[in-house]
Amino acid sequence: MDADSVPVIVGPTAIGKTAVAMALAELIPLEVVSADSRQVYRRLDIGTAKPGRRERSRVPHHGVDIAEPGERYSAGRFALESQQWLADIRGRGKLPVVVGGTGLYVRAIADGLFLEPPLEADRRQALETWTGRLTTADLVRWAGRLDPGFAGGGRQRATRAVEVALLSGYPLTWWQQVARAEAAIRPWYVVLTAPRPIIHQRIASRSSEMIRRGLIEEVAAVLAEGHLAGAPGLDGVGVREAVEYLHGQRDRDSVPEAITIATRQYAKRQQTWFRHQVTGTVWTLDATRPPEQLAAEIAAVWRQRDQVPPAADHLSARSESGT
RNA sequence: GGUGGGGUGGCCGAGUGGCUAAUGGCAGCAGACUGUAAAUCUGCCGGGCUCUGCCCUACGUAGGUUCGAAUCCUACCCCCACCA
Repeated sequence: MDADSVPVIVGPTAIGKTAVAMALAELIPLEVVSADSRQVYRRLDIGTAKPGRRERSRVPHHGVDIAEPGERYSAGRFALESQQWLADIRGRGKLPVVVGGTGLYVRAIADGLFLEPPLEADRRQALETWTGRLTTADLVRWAGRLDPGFAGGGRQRATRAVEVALLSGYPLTWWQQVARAEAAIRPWYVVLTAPRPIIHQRIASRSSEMIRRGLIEEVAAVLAEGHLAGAPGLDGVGVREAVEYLHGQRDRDSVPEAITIATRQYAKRQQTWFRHQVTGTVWTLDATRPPEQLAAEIAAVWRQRDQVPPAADHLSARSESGT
């Protein structure tokens, strides 16, 4: 049995990753490592479509509810912390499965980022204040000058390139080439897909469902804690539209439609990522089929690949750790 | 019924005689992506082709003026506002 080999279930939002993971947990003693940059933030449950209380009490999820909405989480922190989760899961005699839709987080755990040099927090803060005043065009030009390898990509990426170059003394692309980190796992991918119209349909019904379940109220409560609209946790599809409404920047009636459109665009970007950025062992599954069926197929392959113990062990293992 | 404003590419919306298949924006499609990534960017976007160019169809409808019209004129249809 290869302890490093880990299945990674990815796919666009609303495709049913959680359902498949839950069904899979019925067949194999596993815990979930969530690779999702939005579900890390506490109290933003509806807007980020977190797995529910029932799901999480049945199957432990790691990487959910681990940061405050005002706190900056990152792919780097995820790369670091996920190693601990993986070790813990194995320590409990369970198997980890990575489930998530954030391509960069999946990359962080499956390929490793680069070893970032220490960047002094206060210098970084000061620099951020400075770069915040520059126009995007100036920032991009500056990034290109500091890092000849800078390939463009707008404000956010230019800011990052400038920061690394100035604070570490070496260009970002240099670090990326030279300071390769180890991957935490040896991944084999299960990519969940469905025909576009079906994905769109699921997204549309989920958007209105979010409103019905209290998305606006949830976001209002977080805003009431004193977070600014630009807080890290509030910068996501759905949550953003709710903030706009609560700040009087859009009608309430326009919220569900706006969320649907933004989510569709996000799902499209995710699919582009999984189509082109994920390499190695990649298995694409049609997610219009029932999750149980998909889980059974994944479990069969998993057992064959990694000599996973049979389901009987699972039942006892689960009752032992039952919380 | 009267007066005024308006009908532009899937939608919104510029354009008031040639440089216009028609500025922008939205939506859509394709792509990029190494620590803010549900982010941030890039390309395409009437149709067809023998595709650094050519052809066709397009600015409510039908005519007209003009070498040339989305842009001017006439009639008609529809929408909105106000007055009745």
